[in-house]
Amino acid sequence: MGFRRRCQIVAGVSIRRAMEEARKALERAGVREPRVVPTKSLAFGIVTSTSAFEEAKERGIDAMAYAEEVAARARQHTGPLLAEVRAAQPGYVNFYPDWRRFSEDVVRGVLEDVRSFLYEGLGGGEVVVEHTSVNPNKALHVGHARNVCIGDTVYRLMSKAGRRVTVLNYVDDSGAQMAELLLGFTELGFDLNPPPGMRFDEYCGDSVYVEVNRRAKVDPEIEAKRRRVAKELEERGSDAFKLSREIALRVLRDQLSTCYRLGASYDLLVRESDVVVSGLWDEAFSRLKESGAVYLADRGSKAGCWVADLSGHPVLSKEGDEVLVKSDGSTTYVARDIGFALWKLGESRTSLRFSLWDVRDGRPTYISSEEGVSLRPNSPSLVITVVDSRQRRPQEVVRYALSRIGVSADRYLHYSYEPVLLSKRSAEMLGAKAERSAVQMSGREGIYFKVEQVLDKLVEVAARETSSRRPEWPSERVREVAEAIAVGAFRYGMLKVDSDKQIVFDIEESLRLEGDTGPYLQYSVVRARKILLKAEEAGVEPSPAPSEDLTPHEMQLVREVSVAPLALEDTVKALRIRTLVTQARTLATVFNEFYESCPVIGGGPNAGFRLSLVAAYARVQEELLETLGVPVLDEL
RNA sequence: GGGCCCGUGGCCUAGCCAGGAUAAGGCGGCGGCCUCCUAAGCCGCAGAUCCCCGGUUCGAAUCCGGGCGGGCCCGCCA
Repeated sequence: MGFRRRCQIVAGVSIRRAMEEARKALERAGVREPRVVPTKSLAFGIVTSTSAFEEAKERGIDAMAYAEEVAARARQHTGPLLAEVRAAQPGYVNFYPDWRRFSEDVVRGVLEDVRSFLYEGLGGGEVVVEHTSVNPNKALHVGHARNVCIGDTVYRLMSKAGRRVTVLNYVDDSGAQMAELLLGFTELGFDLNPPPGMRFDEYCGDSVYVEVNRRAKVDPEIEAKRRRVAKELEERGSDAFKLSREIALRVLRDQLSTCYRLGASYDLLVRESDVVVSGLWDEAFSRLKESGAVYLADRGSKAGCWVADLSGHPVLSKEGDEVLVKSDGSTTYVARDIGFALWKLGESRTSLRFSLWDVRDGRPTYISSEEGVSLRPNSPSLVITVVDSRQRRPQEVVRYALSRIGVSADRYLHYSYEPVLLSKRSAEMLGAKAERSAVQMSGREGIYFKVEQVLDKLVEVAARETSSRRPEWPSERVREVAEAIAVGAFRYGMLKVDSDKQIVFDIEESLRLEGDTGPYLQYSVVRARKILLKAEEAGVEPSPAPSEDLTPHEMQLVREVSVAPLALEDTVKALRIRTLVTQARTLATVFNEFYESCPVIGGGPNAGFRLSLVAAYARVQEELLETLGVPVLDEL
């Protein structure tokens, strides 16, 4: 467990307190730089140290004998949470807790204030996170969903940790893809309104866009027309421009309804067509020129272009300099991103204007526009851009350019993740010929699973399960619960795989609701909540203090709850969502094991303690699930 | 050619960054557990050259070097 190593930074309760006790005891026992970590098995106590071993080695003395010595001395110096210190081969010093005191400390800590139990010391500062950023010409597919789930989880995480977070969605409404979509309406005669019952974003992506690309393959004139439309789009007052803005807004509205369904939320929607005319690039450009970071190429393949000088970069220099302004005077994507990065960092004098888009649950969302209030992040300590790993190079170019104009680039973070592929089986269901075990999705070819489509299927499966278990429930209730299960299963599936690993999406597999899935975690909370309810009816009095010695399952659950803050610390500091997922999953497993063997109602002398422990579990797990965006339910 | 990422039982995934005590979980397979707080759960069995070769170390899935295999990036596209 990686996060076991780095713990003593934040003082706090439960495991950290025990670790601190152990550390001090070792120090007083003569260990110079004691390092202490949670054990991975309770057989070795609650915390352990290899410091005595390492020190003995340095001094060339017998390690085990020294560990015994240290353990004997440390035993005199432990605080209230630790009861016993023992040496173990080949030189560990293990600390065993006073389980009754330790458990009480943990349970009280959680029940008093779960937020500070989990997030103490992790707050402060302002964060900007950009995610989603899907071209407004199609409905979201499962690949986009990974971005949304990661980005939204980062937002939730940072907010809970006490940071002020601004969420951005960059809407690229002025690129080639927009021109292609537009062609479908202006040249191929597609109606501006979809057939009845079809969403506009799906209509654009599934019908219009795919058809334009199909036609382009057989009709060479399409390409010429596309170029003409693209050109016309650059003129802000043109009919093409106005139409594209309208279409983009309609698609965006539908896309966002999918994002909302997934639990995401946004503060600012930034349209590229507004960024282009904002003057952000001009400002960045002149600063780049001043600092000598760009030059006008006068020969070679890039003659006539303004190019970023990458010769000073250890890696990028090997791949040639980057074109920022094309020979026709228009900017490249990377150039616009440099300007935008400057704005996100609060380092630009230029602002963007915004007007109200909508208000959801009291939270307003603004969209960039020609008029409205000027907004700009206020020098955030961190700007996170969630975008897949294929953008690593351009993102690095942006960072480098920022550093060249004196903007510290360590505040600018690319949250990279590997893309979502389709399994062979699933790709073939969509009519793709799959030679390999996984294939890339393709908007042009129509090879993708849409988020809505997957969620709807999940709802269907979950509803079937739910109504068979709860035949007495009205269909409305079933539907509501099924929706929460679907979202939980989907988000968990997107988040449980580490970001530097590809996800191979298989539709059959994704409809599973058993095993290592979102519902597994949701179910464990449902069980806990039901116990709380029934125990109260049965008159069980909660008690954070155990009234007799703990059973192994109780210890295991206490231990897992106590360690959750360490997982949170790693998740926040290293932005490793995977750590959080693993912690939530382990916690649920340990709780389920406890559940099987430790009845609360009729649980004997320790019933009151068990009740409080269950409450503590529920509080912690609810927080973790909320952070992951997995809906928490009372029943299912 | 250069750069980045991945490689753990039949399949998928943790653990690797901060090296330690029996390599963890899921799917699939086999066998058990609902008069008892919801069995979307739990228990047991079978199944692993942690891609390979070297090195560092008392100790390597984990660190270093070199290979091999797979993916991605290196556009006057975004």
